[in-house]
Amino acid sequence: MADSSFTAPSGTHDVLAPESSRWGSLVAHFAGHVGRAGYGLVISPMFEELGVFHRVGEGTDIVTKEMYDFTDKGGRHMALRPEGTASIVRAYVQHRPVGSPWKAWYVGPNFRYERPQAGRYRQHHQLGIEAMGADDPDLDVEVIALQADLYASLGLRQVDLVVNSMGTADDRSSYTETLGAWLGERSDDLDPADRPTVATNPMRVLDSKRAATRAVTDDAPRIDESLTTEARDRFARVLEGLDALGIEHRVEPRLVRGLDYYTHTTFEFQARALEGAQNGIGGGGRYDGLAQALGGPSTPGIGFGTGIERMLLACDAEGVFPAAEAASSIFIVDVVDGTHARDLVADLRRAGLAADRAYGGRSMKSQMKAADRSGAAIALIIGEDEAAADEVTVRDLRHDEPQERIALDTVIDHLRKRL
RNA sequence: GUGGCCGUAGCUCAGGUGGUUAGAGCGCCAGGUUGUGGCCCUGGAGGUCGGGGGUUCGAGUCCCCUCGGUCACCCCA
Repeated sequence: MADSSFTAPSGTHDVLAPESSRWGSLVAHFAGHVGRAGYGLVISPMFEELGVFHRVGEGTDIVTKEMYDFTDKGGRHMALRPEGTASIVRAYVQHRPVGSPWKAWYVGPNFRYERPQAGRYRQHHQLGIEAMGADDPDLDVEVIALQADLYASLGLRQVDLVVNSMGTADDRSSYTETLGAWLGERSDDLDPADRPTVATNPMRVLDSKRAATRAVTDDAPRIDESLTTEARDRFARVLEGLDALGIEHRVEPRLVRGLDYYTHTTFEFQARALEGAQNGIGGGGRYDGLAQALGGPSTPGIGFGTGIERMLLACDAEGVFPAAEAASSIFIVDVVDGTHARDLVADLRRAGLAADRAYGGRSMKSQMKAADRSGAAIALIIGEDEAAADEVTVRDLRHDEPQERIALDTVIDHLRKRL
């Protein structure tokens, strides 16, 4: 692009109508879906003190390499939020809302400084829910079921669910230690690019796609072998619940999610219809230690997040959830002087009808063309004859029916009967 | 952050080995039909060929730099 013109920043996108109407529909659909399950909207800031994010994911790329952080004019070190959960939990800790659990949903942008590619953006948008204050495994089942049913209700069929359990925070740290030691002994066999990760975040190595590393990690100790009996029983109860609800899933002990705060249940949904690497359309898990890490009381919590862009990409790939047509139903053509259109369009809109008109005093042919393109069902035509008689000509744009002339003051009643 | 590919009208793209005023389709505007859309026909508007530098008598075309897009890696929604 030329230096003299501006474009949206790299990795960001303008969403115009009609595509934007899909976003609106999706958010409204989501609000109804989780609203019926008791989740209420929470609106939280798009930026927080850096520490909110830093404290919850010190070993993750999302907070170590990819944050948009800045110092504000007051000298505070802030960051645009790279993920949704930390802000919600921070809000929970701050306000201590009632409810056991407290159920919240959110929608909004997340920011990550990464190299953009298909399905990956520097600003992307997520819908999600969080439920805090209950550690009942049935709540894990509810959250996963809500997410699975969300995709199904959009029409998505080619979606796989993988689940895993990280156990308690103790389970997780002892496993991390075991795995780190085990990998450390085999460091030379790993792909060189993965070797530094053994020290910083051993579990991430399990997620590597590199062949050499995979060959090693295929035989690595598994997390499910490190779980306490209680954690194992708990996970079994979750899996039993998924079975009972008919939610297909695959247990994947190597599933490692991008954030470090997860305990017990973690899960991820993958769209088979999306080619390439960016097929994760959403995921989540339990984070029983997060509230405490943010300075609050020890509080269990679980939630999921799902990417709007990736959901819509998956919908495109499967040919479901199309954009709704946002056509006005009535289009006014005034070839006299425009004042009739000016007044009539306002009257119709005040009466709650969807009405639009042509501008600029163009020819009848041109205005009729505009009426056609607008997708309106009915054109109201006002020429010299109609104006003189205080009438309008009603023309059906979708059916071949004779047009009729009616009195101006009966137009609204007439249209209400027809539409 | 690393690598591949690509930047010509609002959009999708043509423009052999450098050669007169840079083209098409779609879209837009108008006319054909002086009161009627869709189909058809005709015309018009719209481009510093991403930007800068270089080679050359001459660069959309060749070279260098740069910016942007895209795809993949890393990572993730």
